[in-house]
Amino acid sequence: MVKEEFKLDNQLCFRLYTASRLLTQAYHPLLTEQGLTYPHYLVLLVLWEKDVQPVNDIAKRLLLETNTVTPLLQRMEKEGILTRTKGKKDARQIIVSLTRKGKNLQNKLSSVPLTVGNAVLCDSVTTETFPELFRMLDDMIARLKAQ
Amino acid sequence: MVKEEFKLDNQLCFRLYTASRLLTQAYHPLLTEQGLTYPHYLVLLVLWEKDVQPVNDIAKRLLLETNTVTPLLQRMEKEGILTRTKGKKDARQIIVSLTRKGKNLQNKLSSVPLTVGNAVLCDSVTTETFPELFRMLDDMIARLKAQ
DNA sequence: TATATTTGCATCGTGAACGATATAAATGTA
DNA sequence: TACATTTATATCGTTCACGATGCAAATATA
Repeated sequence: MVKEEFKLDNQLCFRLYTASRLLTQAYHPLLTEQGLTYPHYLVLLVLWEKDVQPVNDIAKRLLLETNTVTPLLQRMEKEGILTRTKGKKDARQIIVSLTRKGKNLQNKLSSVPLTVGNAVLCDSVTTETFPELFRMLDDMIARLKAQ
Repeated sequence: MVKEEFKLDNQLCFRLYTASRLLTQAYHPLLTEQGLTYPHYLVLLVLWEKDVQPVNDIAKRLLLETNTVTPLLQRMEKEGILTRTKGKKDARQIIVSLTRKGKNLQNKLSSVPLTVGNAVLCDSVTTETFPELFRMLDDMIARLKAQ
């Protein structure tokens, strides 16, 4: 018999990994329709909140490294979703801005949050328990970031 | 002002995605020490529980497709962690078994669960709240699987 | 002002994830 | 028994993640 701490059913990380994958998969058909991937969508969320940002700010907001974000932004630029221009006051920076297409995607994706939101609702995850789940995940993330 | 449902801070999926990535990163130094990746570790958890399984059973247990698991198992075979042999009663199956090295890794990794466990403990995620968090994630996963 | 250090971004290599597709073995059905 | 369908695994192409490394611009320090 394997030790308790090695049982798959006792692993928090496997649950997070699986929940993340399956929830991302729930986005997939809705995003593919517009030629987007889930990481594209995350970048859009960041830029819809605040357009015109250097690469580094986007990376920090998403807790990703620039070596992940740079190629992602390059692909999105090729798709005509955003532009990348050299920073004026700091020539090292690349400033990312949404194109009209990138801005318009917000309308085309207007049904996504509710559709995906409904896909996760179940006995123990409801609008009432959302804040509690959020708090747990936020606490964990803050703790893991600090390491 | 962007709509509430599009704010990054209101996204469950981004939290799960981030928590999963950061927690996986917490495993990284401990696993690298033994030449393993996190998906390797998941396969080991499955095989330590029940050695000698077809590819498909491992994939189902991890909720992954065989086109993810097959290359993973091939790499692990090359590392000498497991063997892949043709099934006897069903020639389509590939039966996966741990080598001595694969079995021994359990001892070499004995400190991993506690170390990582401690890395996530925080105000709202404790041994007391673990069952609740597990229930929420399990419910969500079951719901998403059913779609 | 020289030089060292830091910062911002990019490139490269590797290993997942996963959709699409292929192939052979097993099973179901006419 | 023929043929269609299903099942188990594999291959391929694309897009992340991410460690390692490189490079130029900005900043700190001698």
